[in-house]
Amino acid sequence: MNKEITIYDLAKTLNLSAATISRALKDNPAINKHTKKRIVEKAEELGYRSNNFASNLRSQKSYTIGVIVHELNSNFITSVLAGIEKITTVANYDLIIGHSSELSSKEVANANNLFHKRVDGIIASLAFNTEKMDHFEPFFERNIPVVFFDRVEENSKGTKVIIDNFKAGYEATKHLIDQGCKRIAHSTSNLKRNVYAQRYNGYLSALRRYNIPFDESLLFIHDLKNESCIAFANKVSEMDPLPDGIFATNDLTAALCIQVFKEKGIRVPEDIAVVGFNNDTISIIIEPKLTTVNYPGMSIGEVAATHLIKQLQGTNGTNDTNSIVLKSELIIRESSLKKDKVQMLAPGVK
Amino acid sequence: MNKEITIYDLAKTLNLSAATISRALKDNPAINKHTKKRIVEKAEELGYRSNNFASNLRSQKSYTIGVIVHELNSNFITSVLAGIEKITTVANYDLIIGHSSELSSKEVANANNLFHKRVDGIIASLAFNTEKMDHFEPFFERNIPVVFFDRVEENSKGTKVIIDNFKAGYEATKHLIDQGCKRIAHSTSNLKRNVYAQRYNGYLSALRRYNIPFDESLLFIHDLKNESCIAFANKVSEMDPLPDGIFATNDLTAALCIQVFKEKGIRVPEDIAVVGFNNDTISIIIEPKLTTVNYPGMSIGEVAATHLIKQLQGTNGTNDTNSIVLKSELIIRESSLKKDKVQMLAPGVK
DNA sequence: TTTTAGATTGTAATCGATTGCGGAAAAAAT
DNA sequence: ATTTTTTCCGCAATCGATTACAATCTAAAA
Repeated sequence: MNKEITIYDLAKTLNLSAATISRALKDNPAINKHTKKRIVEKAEELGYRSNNFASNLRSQKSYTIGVIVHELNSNFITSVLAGIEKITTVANYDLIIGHSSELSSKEVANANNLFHKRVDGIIASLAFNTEKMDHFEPFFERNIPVVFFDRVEENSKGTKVIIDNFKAGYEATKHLIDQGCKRIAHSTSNLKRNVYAQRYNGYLSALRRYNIPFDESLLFIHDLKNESCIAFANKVSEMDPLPDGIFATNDLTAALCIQVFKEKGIRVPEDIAVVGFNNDTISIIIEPKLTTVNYPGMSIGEVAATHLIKQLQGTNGTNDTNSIVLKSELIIRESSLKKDKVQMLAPGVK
Repeated sequence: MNKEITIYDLAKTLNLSAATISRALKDNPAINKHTKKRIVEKAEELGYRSNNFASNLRSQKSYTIGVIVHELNSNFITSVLAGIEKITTVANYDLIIGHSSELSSKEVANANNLFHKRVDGIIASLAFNTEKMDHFEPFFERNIPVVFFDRVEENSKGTKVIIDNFKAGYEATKHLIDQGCKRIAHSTSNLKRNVYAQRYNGYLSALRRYNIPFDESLLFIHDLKNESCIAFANKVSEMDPLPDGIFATNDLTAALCIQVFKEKGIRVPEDIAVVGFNNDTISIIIEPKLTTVNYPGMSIGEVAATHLIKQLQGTNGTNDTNSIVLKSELIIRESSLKKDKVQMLAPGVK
């Protein structure tokens, strides 16, 4: 029971050559239907399992795709993974998932490891503080396709699957302005990271459009960790005058703000309206429910994987696609609806 | 640039044999220090990367561990994964993570795939509705170690890393009783699944101990999906008389209950005290903050991985360990503290 | 100086699956 | 009946790393 069955064993038992066995198991048309059946049945009977190592060694392919994400614990990321998986499964590719815990150093280690494992392609979202893209060079050099999503480096090689963060930031801010907000704080992170930079630019642009001067004291940059979010919330709640709106670059920040504000007797949305980003689970757990930007994770994963596999299969004529932009949308909930504007809430929106 | 460097290329360039190259790169003591240095440097220079497929084919090991989880989107699971990763990384094992989306069928597919990939070992938590363990048989047969955690099948082969769910359930219930609750509802899931069964038994046992008769109408079994949780909450809120306490088998159920109750004007904890399970992020986002059972994910992951690797390295004398039980603890927060008992809250507990 | 133990390196087989090329047999065409 | 095609299958090389065994060389021991 311990000995593995190989095609040679099958060959011997069936009085055929290993070549025939191999072809039969790959459903090669050169093999007689009847022979094929005998082989498949015997393989089944003896519990044969093909040896991937041998096969990959020969074919120089791994049929594996590497995925690098910054974290696993968000709705957004798990949706993306689900989307990727959906596509890769039918195409018969396996997945190796690495997460960088937001550390550039771990991202590099992951990339090296995947390279060493000889994945056929990579799907990645950059870590918080990744600046240099050297660790992707080996893939580029060898024409191993790389698709980035969410956190990308705008002018790097590889395809990028993203949303229009500028537009999303603009609309979130505009929504707050529509609610009558005049002093809108923006909580964000490392502005070198495309997503944050673009949302910030959208914020600025909306302010400008509606003639609200940008007040630097209302811009807060931190690392998005729990403590930093809470520190941010505390700082805001001690400002005088208070901001009347907050556009946070993720839902956790927004939710923690709401909590802190409530503890301090600051009303949301009456005193401060709050808008988040991502549409994570907490956005409907927090009270009041959070207005946020829906980030279509599943679609992003599907698109990224589809694109990658097309490249692998060479179905992709010229690989000239640089970036693919998906739609996102503002989801309006109670946290941003100033009471005297409630009638604005579209019917049917909870 | 496209051609991969092999040990033969190195051998030729350095006028040595492939055997020497191979040994040098594995730091074999039989090779002269100076030669070793030359080889390593040349390998670096030419960008050599060893071919895992060839190496694994020869050594019949994959240095890869397969992980099967039911979902990715919970604090608990991601902590476990982090714990596993911490251990496997230093031991130089790679990870392939598969998730079953709570479907037994996908769990089977994952197991087959990992088997086919020839992982050296498996760490798994069973899907919601997994009953038969046949898909793990191939591993057992070949003495490929399998370690289960969280959701396990009590009398299957393989090591199990778990917490004392009975005790946790007992203490959660006892806590509610201590708060003066007499009608304690229990929201749980598939009682064939060990974790739910044991928590339920703990619940029953606590009731019995304090002479509270078990009321079947207070037991609710559902699939833990959002809608089911909300349906449960609605059902409870329409009961007459209301329960005065709820012990939910996960935090999401508890949090959604609190939401529904608040919307209906039922006060938590005054009217109904609520206790969850897992200590997920939402437990501190929800208002009032949720009393829950801390499930030490990181430790569980570490222990499971450590145990597995010991088996792989044969360090594990007799492999007679059947199950390893880790400590869990009740974390008391506002959602269960009846106001007239507030003094019971230990100092320092937020 | 000869022998011998020790240090280094090489030879060649092996791990399984794949595939270009060629050959035998069977079927079809002449 | 002979030639041409098809159909079906086998031979043997190959992918790259590993390792038992042998070979060579050096330095120490006799």
